[in-house]
Amino acid sequence: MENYQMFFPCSDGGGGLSAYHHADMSSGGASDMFGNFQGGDMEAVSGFLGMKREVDGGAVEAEGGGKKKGEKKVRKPRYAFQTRSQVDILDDGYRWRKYGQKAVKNNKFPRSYYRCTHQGCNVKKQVQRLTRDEGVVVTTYEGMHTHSIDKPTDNFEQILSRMQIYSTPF
DNA sequence: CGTTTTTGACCGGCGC
DNA sequence: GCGCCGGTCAAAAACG
Repeated sequence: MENYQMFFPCSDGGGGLSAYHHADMSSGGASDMFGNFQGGDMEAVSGFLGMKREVDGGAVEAEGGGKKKGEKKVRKPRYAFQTRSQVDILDDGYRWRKYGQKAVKNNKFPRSYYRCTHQGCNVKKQVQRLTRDEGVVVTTYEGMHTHSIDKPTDNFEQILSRMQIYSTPF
């Protein structure tokens, strides 16, 4: 369960990961932030292009109920992964249901919005492909899973291995 | 038959 | 106050 979540190298200074601060993605900043990434040469890492962590307070929005007073804006932790892959569908072991697809400025490819089909698990995920490199796919996870993986077998290592396989175009 | 994907419309926020 | 932008919902179709 949790070990899976822990799996994501979200540790501070995890190594090679850049922490990114974003004020508000509503103002079309999302595109900019991705653009910022592709602007530089970060292809140094094979497989994992990089990951950014965006945390404000670290308080996850609790859907059960209780609104916090005094909390202006609750920012959910978001984890963005950039991976070299020709396929958009990077199966991390969870079941996702696509609930939307929108085209993004600065990107000729549309962004897909997915949601965890598990009850009570409102984890969201969005997949976007860079215009510059179609081989680069950005997967952004929002929230944390409160349940175990639906897949019977598949250790994270297995998935990792698969990712590496995918990320070996040449 | 159940579930998921697809696509357009709708909504809220922000800018002007 | 209106228009734009981005995100989500919802109905029908597609798929197993």
